[in-house]
Amino acid sequence: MPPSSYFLSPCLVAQKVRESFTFDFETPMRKPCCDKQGTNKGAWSKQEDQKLIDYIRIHGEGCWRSLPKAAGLHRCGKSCRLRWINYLRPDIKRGNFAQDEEDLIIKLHALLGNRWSLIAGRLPGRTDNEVKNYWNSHIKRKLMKMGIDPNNHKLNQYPHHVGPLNPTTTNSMDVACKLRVCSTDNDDGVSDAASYLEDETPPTGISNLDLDLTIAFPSSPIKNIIEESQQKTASIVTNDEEEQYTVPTLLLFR
DNA sequence: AATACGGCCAACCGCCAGGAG
DNA sequence: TCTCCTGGCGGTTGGCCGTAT
Repeated sequence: MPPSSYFLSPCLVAQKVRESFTFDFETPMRKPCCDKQGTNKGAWSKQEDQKLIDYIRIHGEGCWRSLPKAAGLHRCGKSCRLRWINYLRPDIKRGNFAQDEEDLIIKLHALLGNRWSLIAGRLPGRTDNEVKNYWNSHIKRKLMKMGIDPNNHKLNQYPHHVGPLNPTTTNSMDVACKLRVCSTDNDDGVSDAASYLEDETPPTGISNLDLDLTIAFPSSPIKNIIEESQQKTASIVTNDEEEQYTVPTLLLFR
């Protein structure tokens, strides 16, 4: 199957024409971010790492395009940036994710979707790439096993190992409800979705949730996004004839 | 011991947004 | 206002490694 870039929308064609007068449909759509000839690809060697570290230690981050030449690296600027951000930065936390980190990722993903950089921004020392990989390799599977659709955080009708749920119960478990389940104050945090599934008893009073909708975010951009997300969720929920309840709020940060 | 398979993760690719000129 | 350049982002790939057969 040809890459999707072979199917060009009119505006992309226009862009392509601007970019290159030698455009034809056999060549890749875009100019590479840098001159690929003479640049290394693949895994970084220790020497390359050291050069990058040394350079950034002296000159600081930024000017990624000119950095490789200045640092004596045969890499493209993007590659240098990625290597630094995802691996070489001194404040990077390596190793397994703690349970609370995992819980936080799930909660944030429920609110933000695949905005990995924003999610990673809430996890000190973690990179977006790391969070994304962890989500795809661990959490996604875990949620699926629990019968939760990792894309929308809703319960599937027939979870893999728990057995079929009462359809009415399942329908009532929309995003907001699950967020409530996930945001209970006990130590298990999000994992409580599992315990909820296991006892097959929906939390009583779902239709009458009385929860305070406040989220404490230290930085404003993410706050705006969360607020947006909440408004959307609220409108969805209140449009549901059967589910007229107040949208609960995650108290993510205290 | 050899091969197949699956998971993990670093790295790449291409698109997009924003700033500069 | 338009165009170009750059950095940032999310999706995807490919290689390595451990485990199963």
